[in-house]
Amino acid sequence: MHLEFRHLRTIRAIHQAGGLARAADLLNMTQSALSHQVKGLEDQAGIELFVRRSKPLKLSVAGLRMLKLAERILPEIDALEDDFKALKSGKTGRLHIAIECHACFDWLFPVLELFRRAWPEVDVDIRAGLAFEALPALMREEVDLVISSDPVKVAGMIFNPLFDYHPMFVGSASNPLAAKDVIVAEDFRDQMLITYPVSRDKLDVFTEVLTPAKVEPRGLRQVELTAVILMLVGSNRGVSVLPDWVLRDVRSNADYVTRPLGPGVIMRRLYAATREEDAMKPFMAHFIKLARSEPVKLQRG
Amino acid sequence: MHLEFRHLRTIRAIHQAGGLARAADLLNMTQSALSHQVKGLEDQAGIELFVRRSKPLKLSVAGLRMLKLAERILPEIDALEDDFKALKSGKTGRLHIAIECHACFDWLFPVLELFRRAWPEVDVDIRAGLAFEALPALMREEVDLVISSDPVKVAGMIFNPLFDYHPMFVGSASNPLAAKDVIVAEDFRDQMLITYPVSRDKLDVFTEVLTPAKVEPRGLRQVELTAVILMLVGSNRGVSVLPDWVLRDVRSNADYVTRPLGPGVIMRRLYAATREEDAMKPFMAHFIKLARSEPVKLQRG
DNA sequence: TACAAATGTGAGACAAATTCATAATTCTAA
DNA sequence: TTAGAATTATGAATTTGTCTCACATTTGTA
Repeated sequence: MHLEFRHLRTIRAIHQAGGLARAADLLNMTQSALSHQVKGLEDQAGIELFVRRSKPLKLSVAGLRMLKLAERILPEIDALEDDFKALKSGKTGRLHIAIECHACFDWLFPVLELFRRAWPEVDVDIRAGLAFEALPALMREEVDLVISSDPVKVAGMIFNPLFDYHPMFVGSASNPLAAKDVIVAEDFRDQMLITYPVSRDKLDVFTEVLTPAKVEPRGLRQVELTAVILMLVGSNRGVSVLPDWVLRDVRSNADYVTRPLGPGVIMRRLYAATREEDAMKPFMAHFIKLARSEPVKLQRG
Repeated sequence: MHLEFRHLRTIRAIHQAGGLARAADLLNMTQSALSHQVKGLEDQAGIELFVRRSKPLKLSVAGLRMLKLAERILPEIDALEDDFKALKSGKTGRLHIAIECHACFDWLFPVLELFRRAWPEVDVDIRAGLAFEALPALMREEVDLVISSDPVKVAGMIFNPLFDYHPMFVGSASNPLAAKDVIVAEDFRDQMLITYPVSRDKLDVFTEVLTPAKVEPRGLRQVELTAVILMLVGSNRGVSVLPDWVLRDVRSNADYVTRPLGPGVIMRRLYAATREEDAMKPFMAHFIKLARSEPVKLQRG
């Protein structure tokens, strides 16, 4: 059966208008065209859709069944078009975020929570799983925004700066390093270093401190959760380097010491990478604005 | 936006097959045709439905929205076709009944109840309102079956005999006519006659007794409900003539007397009129079978 | 970089839907 | 009952749109 939307519209129009001729007007076509169409449809369906004994054409049982379908389906088409309009105007869309920095969960959640309230129609998600190759995923539209601290010049991609942070040393108060004011590469030589389970070029300790100084720590341990890292550090099972915003709560805790890395001041900048086309979408701009201001507020308390 | 079912099928196939070329196979068309179609669809929608940066073509956000629609709508089309097949094979359908004889409610309800259980898919209804012109309504497919006791030879219409019945006189036990064994036309001259509110040619008392004898009763009263007629008769406010099956309960009631009409035995036959095309439909045949046997059983108790 | 795999494009063939003109019904009211 | 109005049906010509074929272009991969 070769059904088309045209046929559903026809059925509905004939029912509404109470006849074929009037329906033709509704649909902006000639009465003849409708007559042909109805005939063709009935031939296809192999069943009479109309009662022809009476003069203003009337729906048969089968026709009524089809009318029901039409009345269920046609509004859905209109809804689709509305959705597309909303998509085009940027009122709605998708914001799937990939994070390269594991610790970003901490400020991202509150930001997303705020965002969700302002843009309930936007489909938000965080994809931690494919943290490895986030930028290609962004290009393929598998995600829509990547949080990264390594801006790359790629055509079609924009890196919007968010905020700066300091990678900070954190250790147990009973650790000998607690005596120092600034921690340098050499200090790690005798330490067990705890990091997130990602490659070295994604870890500030290595890119900013250890790799340039060609220093290798005594041992390495990879742990997924920030809370667990802090627990291990607290019981002096190792030391770690974490962004300052993560250490907000730890600073006022006597079990821990936090120290800047040295010798010079080390500062890093986070970026939100988006596709060029998306960058000007209203909801995207709003998200970036929130991601700029909210984490700073959080850090202040 | 000029959406067609074809497009929904395409979207679904491309998603399933994970690419345009494979989808073309699924749909039995060339890859080229699909490419043209997708381009046309995107032009119409004014929005990208696919991500083209990656090579096996992939759905975009808008495309996913459309996929959802496709997955909701396409099964409904299949369901429609199934329904049409069932309609054609007569498993389902409509059985709207018009009754010319008012008292037929009494046996029709139990029959319909039985029928409904056997053919739950058939849409049943009784139309009492248009009792006047039932046969034309049957021709126009406004109803599908007419209960009548006046068979007429009309092309395209079949009168299936159901069962015979006797119109019976019913009066109060305190009515003088209770003394007679058989009631004849003359006996009505002094009586208030209670009938259903329909024309005389649809009432057995008139067609079979009074009109041939040119007798007019003392008075006439039209009442809609059988129970009310019996109530009035019971309190001797009038007499009536009803089919024997209606008087089943009354016979054993000392307040009433029931008598045959005379002088000869008067017998009438009920028919179920259907359109020729419908007569052989399984559910129709079944209904007629029930309407033949069940009322007889009911009458026996 | 070269080769394979996938998608895009243009022209012509073909099918299907529409229109125009007109015929054939059915309805309605005198 | 019948004329005239209203409604639907039909045939031929035209238009519209979709498909295929052949080839170009792009993207992925070893």
